[in-house]
Amino acid sequence: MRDSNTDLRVIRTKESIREALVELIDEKGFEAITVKDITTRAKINRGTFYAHYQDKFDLMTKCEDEIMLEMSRIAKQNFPSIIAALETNSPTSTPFSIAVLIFVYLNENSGFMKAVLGPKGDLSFQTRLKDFMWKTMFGNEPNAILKENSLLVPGQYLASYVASAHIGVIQQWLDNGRKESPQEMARILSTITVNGPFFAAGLKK
Amino acid sequence: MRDSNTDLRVIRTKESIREALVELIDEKGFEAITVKDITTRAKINRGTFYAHYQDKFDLMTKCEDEIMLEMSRIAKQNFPSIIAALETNSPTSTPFSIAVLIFVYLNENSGFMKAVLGPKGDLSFQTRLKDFMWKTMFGNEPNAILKENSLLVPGQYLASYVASAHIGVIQQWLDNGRKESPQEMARILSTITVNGPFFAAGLKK
DNA sequence: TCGGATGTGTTGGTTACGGAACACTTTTTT
DNA sequence: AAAAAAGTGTTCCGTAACCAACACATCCGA
Repeated sequence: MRDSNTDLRVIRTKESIREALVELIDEKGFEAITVKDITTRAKINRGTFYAHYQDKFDLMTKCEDEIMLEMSRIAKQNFPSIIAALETNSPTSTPFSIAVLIFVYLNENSGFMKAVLGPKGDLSFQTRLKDFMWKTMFGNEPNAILKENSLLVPGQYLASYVASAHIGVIQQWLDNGRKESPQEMARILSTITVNGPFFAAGLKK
Repeated sequence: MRDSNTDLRVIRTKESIREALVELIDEKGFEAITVKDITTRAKINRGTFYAHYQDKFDLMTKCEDEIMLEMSRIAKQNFPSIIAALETNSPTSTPFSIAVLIFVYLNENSGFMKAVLGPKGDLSFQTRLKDFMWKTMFGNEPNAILKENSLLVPGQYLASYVASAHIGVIQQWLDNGRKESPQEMARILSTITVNGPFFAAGLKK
């Protein structure tokens, strides 16, 4: 058996399906979509769909998984956690540079992300994404830095706050047509995150 | 042998190839494109390309043919010639309504048309398109109306003038990002054509 | 409440496409 | 001018995707 993950037919088929999914979520919302809608739009046989996915929920989950896996790969490859980056203050890999990579990735997948985070999207995805960001930023275990900073606010609330805030910024950016570059967005987001919202708004010296 | 023209694989493959062609013409111009470029971009095997086309010139010609065939179908289905429409003054099918259909079609194929009419496109296509418009508008033979109107300007120059002018308007529209609707463009174009440029510009009562 | 229409999964036989390799020709580099 | 690299056009074999058809599940208007 040759590697079916590099077979151009498989790659193109999956791309078509995902594109169709994004378009249809935008048009009628996830709930209203049928498998037939997807295959007609994607111009593939319905049987082919079932060769890859069990049903539309399975498709949704797998698309989400891919997105998060890829984001995770980008983040981990460049630094185990943002907190760790804060510790070392390394010039080559900072929260900023990680954020750039994430935004570049989001930018390339903006169709899917917008559809899935939008009003007609899948609510459960937001939860999963927050979870993912939590782990990416702080690792699976609350680490030392997090504990030190948790005198006023318990660590998990801090993480939730930051993760939700980030998603809010991302949603705003996607809805606004992505006028800022990934670099600019990374700067904005890391400015808020590192210095705090009031500082970033210029209300605090 | 099943009908290979309705096989979804064939349809998707050809679409991918054409999309890739359009992108690459935009990026580097037709001359610089290799077959390998196209197949890589389209995510198909190079062998598959040769199953459908002899080489990149054959591809180009066949894309052009399809566009013109389709435009021709639209025009002829709705009226044998614009001149004939002018004669009858029919309310259901006028030069305007034909032009709307053409612009709707151009709008849907704007990627290809823009690439092919643009500075990096295939020069021979402009000639073919003018030729096509000539025949669409005036038929294969100079007709009575055309002769009547050719006291000051010989008919073939009039036709060339109008065809070239139309292409100019189309290019301008495509380059400008198609801000006007097909309906609006049809109104503009038929206003100029029927009443003359100076009248349309408001310089002539 | 029934019947036609639409969607769901699944199957078996058929075909278009992909991968890999081939001998050549053309371009680019040195 | 020779060597290396990239592109061309073609082939053989395996397989992903195709079509058609199926039994069954919903749904909706007569």
